[in-house]
Amino acid sequence: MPPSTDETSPPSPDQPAETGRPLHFIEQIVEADNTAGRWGCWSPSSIATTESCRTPSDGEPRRLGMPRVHTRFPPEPNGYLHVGHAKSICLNHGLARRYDGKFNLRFDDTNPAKEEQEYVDSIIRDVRWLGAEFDPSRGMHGGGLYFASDYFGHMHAFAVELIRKGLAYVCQLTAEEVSAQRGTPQVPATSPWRDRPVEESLRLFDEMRRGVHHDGSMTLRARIDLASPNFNLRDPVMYRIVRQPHHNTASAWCIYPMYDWAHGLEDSIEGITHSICTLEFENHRPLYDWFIDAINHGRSHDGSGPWGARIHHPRQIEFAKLRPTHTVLSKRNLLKLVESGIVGGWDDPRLPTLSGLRRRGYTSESIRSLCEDVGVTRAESVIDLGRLENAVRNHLNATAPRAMAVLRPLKVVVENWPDDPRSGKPVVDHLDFVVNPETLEHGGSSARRKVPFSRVLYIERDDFMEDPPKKFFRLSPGQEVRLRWAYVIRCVGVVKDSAGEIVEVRCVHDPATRGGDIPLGPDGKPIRKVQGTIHWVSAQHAVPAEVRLYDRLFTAEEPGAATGSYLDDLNPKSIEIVEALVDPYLVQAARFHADRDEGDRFQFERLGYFCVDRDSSPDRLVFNRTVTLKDTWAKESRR
RNA sequence: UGGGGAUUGGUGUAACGGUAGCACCGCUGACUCUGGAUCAGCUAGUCUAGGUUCGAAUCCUAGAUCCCCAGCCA
Repeated sequence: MPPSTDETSPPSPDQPAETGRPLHFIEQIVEADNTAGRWGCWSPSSIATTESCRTPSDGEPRRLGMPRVHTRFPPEPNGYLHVGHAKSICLNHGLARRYDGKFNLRFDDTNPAKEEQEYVDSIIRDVRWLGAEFDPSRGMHGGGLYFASDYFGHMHAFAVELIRKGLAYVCQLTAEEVSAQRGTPQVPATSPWRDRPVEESLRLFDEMRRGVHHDGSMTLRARIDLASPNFNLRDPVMYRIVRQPHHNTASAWCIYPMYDWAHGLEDSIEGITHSICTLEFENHRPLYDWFIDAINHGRSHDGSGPWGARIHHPRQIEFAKLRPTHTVLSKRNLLKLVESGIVGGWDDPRLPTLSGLRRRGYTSESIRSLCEDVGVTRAESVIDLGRLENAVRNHLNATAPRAMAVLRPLKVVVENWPDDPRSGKPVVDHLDFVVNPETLEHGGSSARRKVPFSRVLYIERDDFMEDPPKKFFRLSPGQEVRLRWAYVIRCVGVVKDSAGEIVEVRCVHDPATRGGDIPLGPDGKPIRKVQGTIHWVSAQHAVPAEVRLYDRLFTAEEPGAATGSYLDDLNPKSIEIVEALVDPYLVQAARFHADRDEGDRFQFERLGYFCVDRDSSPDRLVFNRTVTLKDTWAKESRR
């Protein structure tokens, strides 16, 4: 069995580094276990046999002699990972890192009817993207990537052992009959097969394995307690007949273990110390304990005796899952959105899947930061989706280069802009543009770049009003506004089409405000005040780009709460596609990186954060809006 | 009605018998070449009822509300 489970060296007194935050309840449990020496310490052999040296800097010598902390993330490959899984990944991987332990990615692939290689691949990609490193060399003796199906042989041997011990039996009730005889909280279940002779169960179980019986015709059940108030203990099914090929074991098996039978054994085999799962599995814990105890019954510490050595018994800890508002997380609902075509696929940017969030432009840092932020408890809670949005805003504000883009263009002509006397065409001015004001002081040579300006520009339609309300600090007839990093302009007129629609705004600029600075008076103060600053692009230089404006997929906090059907709460405006005009700088700067499955991210000033979509091609940029900037004007104008 | 859990401002989370704190949201104001960011301030909480104690969010008793469990899913 791979990782040693009976190490007896004393616990290290070393405590993990402070993070400034109080320990959450699982960390407290881990530290108490470490102090008590409950799981022993990492030994040279346990390290050598279970992990190769992919990240030598992450230090085996450091782990050596430390109390053993070994966690895992155990997804079933029957769908894509979502933010809820991210919390579990961050928790499990975070514990392993914090306590110099190990982290396994293990696929719980016990049901060939629902599982596919596509899901395996996507899950590996998403876990890596989140930054939860595991050793990718496959297999029990190679590293941190495991498959439950690798243990089918082990599990089968344990099952035979339980039959021999009189603790399991082959039951020939159909699924319907089992259901009908399940009983009630007060009335026990029944099975006419539970006292069948051991030899007969052994023979039938072998026939099940060899595929001589039809799917559903019989099961292997644990003999526990048909009257237990905990239904999980009413002789649960351990194996069912499923004569289907498996993505990993092909057609080696005709029977497959049930989750409840398999899961605890997987953790035991891998030497997992803390089996962390969500609240709904608390009711199953007595069953997992029973299975391990049943196997250990008659076994000895030193391996002497008929049944061999005792197996490892992990400690299960349950926590409350992450539940964001305005979205759905269950695989059933997600699958329905994908298959019905309501969204474009598992990586649709409106989906809470990790691949959807990645395509939307979310950074893995921001998702990790949210998970750290919401904490770990046993109380069920709902997290406002706004917190996820805040997390990515915070990260991107600090890191994303700025650019200008006009989503709904309105033409502006600067009447007093000079022509070049030689060509007779309008002068082109190249102005300084700050790449990211948050990092200006330590930006070095990349802190500024040039942006072209000329006589004809485009501004945002929303930034002009012919008849503005109070506190509208933008462009309107007779009023001044600053063009970001360029000039102060004043509106001197508008041009309308035959329908009365404004098609052009006429302005004059003040040459003394080049760069956007207001000249200083004799007192050293700016000679006048300009309230508003708006973004713009030069008509001659701007490049067209497709911009996909995403919004929340659902309008209701809890989709389906009102009518019972979550589809009733779909947001009809969850996507809007516009033809925008963007800063020519983006033609060079904006790339999609297929190797990372991520596009470059930018802040389009005053609009929000945007990333390059994988649909972009060399001659056409496509951007996804990750999230808008906070907009207090929008809030103000709604009043 | 059986079993297993949970309950602290609008939201999330600390306080582990000794001053109910932090973050987000909201609201003020300052600052600002992004109505962004930043900074300062304000609002607001221990599910209920009893009890133990000098002292209770914390311990005890009773109740309320919410979540999970009767798949050959995980």
